[in-house]
Amino acid sequence: MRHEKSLGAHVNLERKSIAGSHGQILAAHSLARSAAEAGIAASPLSTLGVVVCRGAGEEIFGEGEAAQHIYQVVHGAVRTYQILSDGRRQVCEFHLPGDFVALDADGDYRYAAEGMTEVTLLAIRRHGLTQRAAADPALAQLLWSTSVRSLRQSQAHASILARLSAVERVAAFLVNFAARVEARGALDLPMTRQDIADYLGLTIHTVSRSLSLLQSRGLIDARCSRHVRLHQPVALTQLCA
Amino acid sequence: MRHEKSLGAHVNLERKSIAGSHGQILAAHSLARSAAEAGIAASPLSTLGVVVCRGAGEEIFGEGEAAQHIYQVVHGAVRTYQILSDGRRQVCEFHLPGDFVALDADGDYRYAAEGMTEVTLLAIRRHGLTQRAAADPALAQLLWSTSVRSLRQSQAHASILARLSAVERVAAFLVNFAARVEARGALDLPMTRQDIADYLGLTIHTVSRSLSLLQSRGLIDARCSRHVRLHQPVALTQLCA
DNA sequence: CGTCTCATTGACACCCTTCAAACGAAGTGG
DNA sequence: CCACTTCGTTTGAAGGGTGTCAATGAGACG
Repeated sequence: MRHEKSLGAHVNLERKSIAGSHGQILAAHSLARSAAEAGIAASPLSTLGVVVCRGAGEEIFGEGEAAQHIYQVVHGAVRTYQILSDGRRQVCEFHLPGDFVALDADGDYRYAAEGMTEVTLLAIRRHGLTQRAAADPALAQLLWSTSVRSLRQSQAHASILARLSAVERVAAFLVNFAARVEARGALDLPMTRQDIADYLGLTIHTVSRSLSLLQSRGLIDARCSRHVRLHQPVALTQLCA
Repeated sequence: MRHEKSLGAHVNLERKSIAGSHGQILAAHSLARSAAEAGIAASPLSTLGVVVCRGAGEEIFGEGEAAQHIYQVVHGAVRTYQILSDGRRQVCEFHLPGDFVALDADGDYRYAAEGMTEVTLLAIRRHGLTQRAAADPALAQLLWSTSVRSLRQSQAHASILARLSAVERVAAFLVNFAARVEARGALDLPMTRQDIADYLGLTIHTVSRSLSLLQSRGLIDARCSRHVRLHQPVALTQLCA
């Protein structure tokens, strides 16, 4: 029934010779400086975490590993994904600066995470976080409201997957991503067409065709594959309402 | 996983005693007695809520309404759904006894809820809940972990919608629902084919055809539309792994 | 028996996947 | 400087799965 040909997964582990601190966990006291520089000193979590860096395509954690940390993206972009039994990849979510990764972890990670660009993260010990939340209602409520935001994002994702056509899914993705990076006109996409396809439940071919169609209608300009300009955001939004 | 799964028999008694109160919110002091009789006094939420009853197909709350309450299903089954711009319905989730409804509410309800059967719920004031959570870390953590469970359910839903064929989606639905009601063999479905279709992003026709196909393969027995028997649960699970 | 609702089944059209090929950019080596 | 490779992307052609349209079947109820 399922043709095993199109493996969405492109496991690229060849990104080597990453300069300096990439891939290393820095000491907590060095975080203080980094966090301040990154403008996240105000976060109630910054004192619980350590800064880690990963290169583009480098794994942050693997599916099934013991979930010792949750992460907050500081710089760059992260994708979380699962590899299905037939070898295909399902991208669960794209994570941008400020977003949490694996906040829902419980025991083992249920998906893998890797950088789409060079990425800086705050790695927070899950055990310490729950302990602190048990004594700090404000923190516990922050964790609750953050999880609820993830839940709403996931529900919106499910609704898109359930009901929209390919062109509408791509439009929805563009509109949603533009809103998240707070960019009205020009978008710099950290993800490949394959990432988008695996996120939207489509093939790379259909994503490409849909973008071409949107461009032919004058709704977008996607001449550079990683740079998309939204010409008619209102019309795009109406497409996927 | 399931909360208060042992209260079924008690709640049956309770339903009789308040049978004349369908559609009405009972006074809080009457709840105290009702909750105690129903055996849910141990819940940290029971003292915050009042019992409400709704008939099959009756609205619990509407999309866009001010979200004053969150709910916990005591008895019966609830569907939450959105009506899309083209008039189609997207079922967000089916809620069974113990499940919370609209725990993610923030301002206005983002979806509507109605009973699929006659249903008894605990209606908990959102304002009071958040106030209490601010002073009670254990409650805040309960809310967090409950939201995380909903998040995982939603992510699994999205994964099904993104990657599985019609037959696989139906199989996944049956397996998942069987696990939730802890029934290995025979399932009593509270939902119609249309509900299933709107949950799985399919049409009622495709759902019906898929069930017929599963039956022709000997995996299930679906002669009564609301009563399905899973003959080969392992094979069903493998279908949608 | 008639009506209503829900469910099943068939025929056909269409959208998306699959298979296949080609393009462009970046990197490598001759 | 130019072949040649590699990777990501785009595009074309054909096939299959699911939606649409239509008709029929099955219970529930008056």
